[in-house]
Amino acid sequence: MKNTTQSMNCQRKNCNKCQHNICTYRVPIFSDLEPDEMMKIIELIVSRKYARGEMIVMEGNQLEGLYIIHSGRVKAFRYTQEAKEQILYLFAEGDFFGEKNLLRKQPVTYHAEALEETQICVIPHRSFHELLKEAPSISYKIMDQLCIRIDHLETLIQNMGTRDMEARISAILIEFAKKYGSKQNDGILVSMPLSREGIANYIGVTRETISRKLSRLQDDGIIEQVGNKKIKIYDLKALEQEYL
Amino acid sequence: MKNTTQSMNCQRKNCNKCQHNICTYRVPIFSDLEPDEMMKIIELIVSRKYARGEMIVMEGNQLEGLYIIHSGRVKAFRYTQEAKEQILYLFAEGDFFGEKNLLRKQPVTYHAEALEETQICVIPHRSFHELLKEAPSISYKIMDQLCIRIDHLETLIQNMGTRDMEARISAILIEFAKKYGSKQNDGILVSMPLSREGIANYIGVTRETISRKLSRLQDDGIIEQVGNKKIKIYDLKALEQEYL
DNA sequence: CGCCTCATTGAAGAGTATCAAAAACTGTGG
DNA sequence: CCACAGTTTTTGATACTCTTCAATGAGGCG
Repeated sequence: MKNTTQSMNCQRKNCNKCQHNICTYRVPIFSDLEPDEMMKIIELIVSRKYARGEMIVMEGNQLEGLYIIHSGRVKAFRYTQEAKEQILYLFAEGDFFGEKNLLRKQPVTYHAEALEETQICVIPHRSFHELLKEAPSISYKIMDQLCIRIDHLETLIQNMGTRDMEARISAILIEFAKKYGSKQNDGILVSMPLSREGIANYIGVTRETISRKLSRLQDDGIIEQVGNKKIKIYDLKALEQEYL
Repeated sequence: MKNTTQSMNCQRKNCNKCQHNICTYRVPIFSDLEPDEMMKIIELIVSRKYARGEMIVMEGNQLEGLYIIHSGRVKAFRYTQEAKEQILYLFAEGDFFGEKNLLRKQPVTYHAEALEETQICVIPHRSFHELLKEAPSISYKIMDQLCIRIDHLETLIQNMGTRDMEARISAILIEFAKKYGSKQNDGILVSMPLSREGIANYIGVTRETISRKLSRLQDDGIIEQVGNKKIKIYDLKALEQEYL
């Protein structure tokens, strides 16, 4: 009950207070839409809120629509045979999931968990299909996004296929530096989206190995671990050479 | 020169001799098209032939169109940091690649090599985009195929994330059994699409490890290696248990 | 049938996983 | 602002598995 009212508040609030900050404006898929088309979508959106650590969808779920991240961060993962978490994607604002449900009536193929407080906008199936008919350009956008996702997965596989652990960790650090880093005069400060264990589950090793390798990079003066949630990269070139 | 005439012969031959066996009829993307639409496509197709071991496209290539496999098998791979091959996909009849070029003007992100004599049909970019306008249902089909590809990559990552090598090899054998296996009274005979080294490059280990593990599975009476190109699976359930 | 490629097998070595314990961090409450 | 408790991370020692290198063996194609 409480959630429902909260959701409606959220929706209203967005519409009135900051039109240019609502889900649809942030989502690449809808970036080409005319304002009136955009408004139609906004009408259809249902919003939900998840706390850090809360599961958003589970593998096998039949979703009622497309889930779009309005704010927050989400990890998507599967379990390996040994019941270890294998992270597949890190989703952020503007990313979506549940597209397989939408396009081929398939349940989601991974678990999705909020890494921090996260707000999700849901566009119901039927609404979305009507939208597709009216604005076919959206289908191009979706294909685009699917290709980006494929790119990501291919690169992840390439990374997991390299034996040299230093290179694998360097690759992750570079990826995070690009996405979550801010330049400072003496280096790049990266606000890490994942814990050490999370990183481990992303590249398929144990957390201890991550610890050891990061300490080594720190000893070499290439990075500095600032608490548990930030890493400062002093020598990006050295990382890239490790990576090459 | 020789190649060109050969290509044209191929194209003609298909049109005349076996209309229902031409590329377009085998390709899921085009399965919903009307005969006249199909004919339009056929006009546009250019066909090419590749020998076993020949490179079809290289990473970074700007392709002139969508490459559809008319017959044969193709492996798509990237190189890891250590210059090891990491196989991403095994393509067969009806599969396509070059979609990133088509949809987002990106060069191909992997190398593709013919595993056996392979015939490729190329649909030029412009033709394809015209086709998309006339038959928008194709865009659904493409999204569908992209989702299938994403599924495959996600599963591959999940597999590469499992530490237990037996489980990883079992998973591959089961995959191959489904795709390339034929039932016999005492088991499933699988005609392997990859050499031992190929399997190794698919799951990210060395060929020696594959050899040892397969020998072990053979000693246990679960499989039998029939020459280098076939494997007979006696006990699929045992494999699946290994896998679980 | 023979050559060349691919696959197997062995022994040594490198590296990560594992288990256990200590240390550091985070954020909550006084 | 500090102390505390729970969680996360680090560090150490050991065991195990895969890789590596090298040599032998088998397979398949002309």
